[in-house]
Amino acid sequence: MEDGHTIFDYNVGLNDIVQLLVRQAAPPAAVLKSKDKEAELSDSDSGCSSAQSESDKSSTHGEFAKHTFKTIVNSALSMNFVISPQINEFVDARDLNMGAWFEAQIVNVTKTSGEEGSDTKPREEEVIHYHVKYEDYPENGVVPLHSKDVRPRARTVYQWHQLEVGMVVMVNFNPDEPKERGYWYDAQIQRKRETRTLHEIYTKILLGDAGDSLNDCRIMFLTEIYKIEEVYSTHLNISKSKGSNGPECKHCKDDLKKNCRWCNCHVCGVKQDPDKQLLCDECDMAFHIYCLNPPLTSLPDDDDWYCPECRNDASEVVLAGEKLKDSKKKSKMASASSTSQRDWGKGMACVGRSKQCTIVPSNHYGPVPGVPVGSIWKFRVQVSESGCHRPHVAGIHGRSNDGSYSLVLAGGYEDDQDNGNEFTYTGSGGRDLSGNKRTAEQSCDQKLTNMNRALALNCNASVNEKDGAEAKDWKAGKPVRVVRSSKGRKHSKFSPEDGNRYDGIYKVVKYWPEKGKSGFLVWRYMLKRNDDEPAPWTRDGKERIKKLGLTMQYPEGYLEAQAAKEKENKEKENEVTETPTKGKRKRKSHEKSSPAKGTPKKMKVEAYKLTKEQKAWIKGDESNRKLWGEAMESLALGPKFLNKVEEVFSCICCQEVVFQPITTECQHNVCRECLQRSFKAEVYSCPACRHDLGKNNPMTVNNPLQAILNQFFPGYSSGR
DNA sequence: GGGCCCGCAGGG
DNA sequence: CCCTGCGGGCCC
Repeated sequence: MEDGHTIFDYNVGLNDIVQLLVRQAAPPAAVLKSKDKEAELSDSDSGCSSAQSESDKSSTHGEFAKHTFKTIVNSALSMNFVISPQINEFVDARDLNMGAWFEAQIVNVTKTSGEEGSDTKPREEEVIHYHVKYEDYPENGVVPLHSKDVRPRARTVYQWHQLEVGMVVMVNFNPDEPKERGYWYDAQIQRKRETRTLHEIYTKILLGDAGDSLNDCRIMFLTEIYKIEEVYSTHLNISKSKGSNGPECKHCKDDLKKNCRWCNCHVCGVKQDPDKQLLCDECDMAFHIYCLNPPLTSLPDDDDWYCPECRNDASEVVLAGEKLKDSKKKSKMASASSTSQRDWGKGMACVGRSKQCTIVPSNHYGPVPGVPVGSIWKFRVQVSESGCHRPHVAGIHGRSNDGSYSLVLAGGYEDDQDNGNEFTYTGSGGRDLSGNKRTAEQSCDQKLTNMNRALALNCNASVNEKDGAEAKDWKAGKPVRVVRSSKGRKHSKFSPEDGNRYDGIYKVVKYWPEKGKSGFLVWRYMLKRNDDEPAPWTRDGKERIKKLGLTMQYPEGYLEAQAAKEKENKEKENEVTETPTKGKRKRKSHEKSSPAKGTPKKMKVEAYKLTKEQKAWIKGDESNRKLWGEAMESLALGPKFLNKVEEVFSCICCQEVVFQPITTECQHNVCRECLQRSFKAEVYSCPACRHDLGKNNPMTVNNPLQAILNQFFPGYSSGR
């Protein structure tokens, strides 16, 4: 990780596993030796790359950045050299009396052997002196400076949101009149304050050899806080003229009269001006410098050149140990432009999924196998992971030209009624979500589009976008999975006390447009329960929940994290309260056991019941008799039996339930597609155990197995 | 206790 | 790619 970046920048999600290594210390700032070039470039914070990415970020001249980048890297790889400022280069130089930085120009560079200065210094440590002329103070003449007091001109201004406590930056400050404009100093940010009307930065002004530091200095010029450039750019004028390669051309057969884009300029095909043609180091095509877009006026100084088609966008390449580039996606996110200092990372507000349901496709109607009525999850993201209701926030899941698969009752509309068996539901839309909101007051009419139309399509009647419709035979409509959230408890006693609970299948009886309490038109739906599984609030339902051992599901690691957080808070509290005024320690308050992790006393769960048909299919899958035996041992686990089946019959290649399974003679099951891919790569062995399957394996699909898997996981194949 | 506003997933 | 959204937790 690089300074200034967060785990978020690396696209690390909840429960992702990452490996962090402590990076080796950086080599002496500016010196790069070519010994072990690659390791040097990748393992160390070589400086040149990080400086580059930073300029990439701020530079509006991407082309320039790319070229500089390549120069540095290629040069570093190709020779011994010292990255150092060149004579005549414009730099920032420190005034050793004041400790402030001024614009200067280098007039000479000299080296003195360390031996001259002291006996103890090793020989190699040469001292380099930069002789500079301060631009605005010519009267000072030429001043010799050490390398630490000379650096490239500051050119990168930090945005407010990039500034963080602890960063060392260059600021304008006036030690005598702190509110006035002064000189440029290095400073470490100590405090950052932000309110609606006020932005404040307080820093420790670092004076270098001129003194130690000035604490808690308020910076007045917040839009002129510069990044400190760490290394010098190089201007190595390596020009390497390339002769044209002259094998005969397949395309024009060396016909001199023909314009050929293969042996002449790849843009215009004209042979003229060979001295103004650049050869791409990748594809070997020639390009007139004036045919390029934008055209070049002279041959570039780079020793390598890549044509527009071959050139890797350096702005997209992140070398090992290099700072991340701003990704297009992230730069468009609200967080990129917001100045908010709010901490979003610790909770479930913005996390992504850490699993995905693959046993049914996202457009699956009806119950999700292995998710019985009464299943309950703490967070919506988990409901999404289960496949029961996929959207994170939205109430309705569906497709406007197909139908709706599921919905969540969360009391978003107070005029919705719910008596458990039957409820009314309000469509979505008609709200002003500007300001990056997810919900808002009703502020205009809803339309029968998107999810509203999707839900209407479930009704067993032809769509009517004007007046709505009523089902002729309501039970014949498409099934909707219904989840009730504890948020709905304000209005409905059928909502769970906590979390989100799957309540079973409902059908749309009718839908109609209506003036809502807001005064705007909303679409309303009436749904009726149509499920054989008993509802969770009924006596049967409760018993079943008990039998199945259904308890609140928390995200992986959530309870532990909560407990740790609580502990931390407690410790903090103790730190404050336990100020050692007396010898007696405050007695520890009774350790509150972490929220019960569903430790129900060993309860007998109702076993999973196979239908006659299923039993027959299983018996029919003779080649997997052993595996089925293993799976059937889990029948006692109830709905968890399906998890076992999923596990036993998952493909070693794609890690999903095998599709069009090939059962090998070595008793493994692989998707036909996965096995074909393996064979295509000329690997003719079992992906699971490397048993040779023979080049001419017939790859017969195990139809009985496919049939039973389709039974257990209806439609899972179309989700692939 | 209520306002604010974020990433993410999904559809279009 | 853009648009949409009956979550969620921090912060006032």
